[in-house]
Amino acid sequence: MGRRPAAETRAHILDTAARLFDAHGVHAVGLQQIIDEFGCGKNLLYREFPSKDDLVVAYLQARTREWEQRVESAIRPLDGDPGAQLVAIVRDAADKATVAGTRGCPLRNAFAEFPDPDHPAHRVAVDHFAAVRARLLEIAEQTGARDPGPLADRIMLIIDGLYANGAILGPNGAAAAAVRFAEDVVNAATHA
Amino acid sequence: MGRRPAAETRAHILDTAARLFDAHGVHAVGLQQIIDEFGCGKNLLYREFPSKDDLVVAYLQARTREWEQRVESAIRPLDGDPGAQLVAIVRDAADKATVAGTRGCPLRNAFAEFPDPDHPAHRVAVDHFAAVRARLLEIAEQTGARDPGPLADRIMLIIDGLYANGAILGPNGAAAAAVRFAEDVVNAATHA
DNA sequence: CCCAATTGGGACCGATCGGTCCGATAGACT
DNA sequence: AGTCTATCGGACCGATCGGTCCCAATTGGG
Repeated sequence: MGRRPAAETRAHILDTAARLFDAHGVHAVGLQQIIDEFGCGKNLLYREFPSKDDLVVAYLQARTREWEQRVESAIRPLDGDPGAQLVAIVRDAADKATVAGTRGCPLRNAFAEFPDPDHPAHRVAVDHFAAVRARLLEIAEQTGARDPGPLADRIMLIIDGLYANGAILGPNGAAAAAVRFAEDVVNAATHA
Repeated sequence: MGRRPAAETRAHILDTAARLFDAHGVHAVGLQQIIDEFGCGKNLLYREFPSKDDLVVAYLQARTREWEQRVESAIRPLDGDPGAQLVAIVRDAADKATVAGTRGCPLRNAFAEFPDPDHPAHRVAVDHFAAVRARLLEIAEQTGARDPGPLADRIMLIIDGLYANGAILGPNGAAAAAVRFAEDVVNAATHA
């Protein structure tokens, strides 16, 4: 058989796997399924990712990076207005978390699918949430709110609730109230 | 071997299984492990629960009932003060969701562990969240708030965020802000 | 044009797990 | 005491899955 443009092979495999993991969960997707979907031999996949765990970790790290990029893209136009930035982050999450068929935050799902705290996938998930919280705190501090800690935590609760609820009850569930909620939270914290 | 007090056998098996499921996740716990822990033969377990799915569904239904009972117990002393009732529900959830080693809401975890929408465990989880939302709406309506729908949804976002975040970041995570958050939300909605 | 490197595809292996079945044993009841 | 019944415990089966290995085919380079 022919050759592949090797440079992009790894990324393409990861894309395929990520799509399947998002749609059906990590445990529910077998390596054979990824191979069939991608149309390669087993050799190729195992060359790029020596084990399924490696693939899963790469998938989760990609989703973490994606989250960070989405956040930074969402807040960049609002530089200088940290309150609006917090709302924008919630809005972005709301858009993403209520798409039909979404299963919620991949990192949070990985936390549930890999209960062993020593599993690398579990660790990636934990690290992700710690990082998100730290980032929200940075922004909250810029608002000049008297108590930026609780402000950041409130926004984070909304986001986490958004993903949990949006995946289950969809756009007409509790997630529908999230953006307006975040606006009120930011206003209350900054105009007090 | 002897006989067991047959009437309670089913409940005891379910207790044992539920404890293991909570601690390690459904997929991570094998039936053999439940049997070993309970100290019975395979026959007995399969007589009470013909398949693992039956056991899992019974486990989740028990957790749903448990949630309902906890809610009703928490709000009964506050009859006539629906605003305080909403806060009490959040407080109860906060206590439960931040216990060390907790893996979060069992229903939400089941949603992640059983991605197939047709799986009975998945359905139990979806039904649970719809029921919780409906109950919160009932209470929110009694507050006399101008807009009880968003109030209920805001409380639900806090609760869902609480479970998601509490399991991962623990009692010092964003969950720490939840009760105070709920109080402010209720106050803002009812004094407007 | 030919060689070599790469790859697709499948056979294969071992482990795990859900589920079935059966023999052995221990209590309960008469 | 003896029988009957429920239970224990394990052998066993089939399916699935992660992972290894190998062969044949194809394509790019010399």
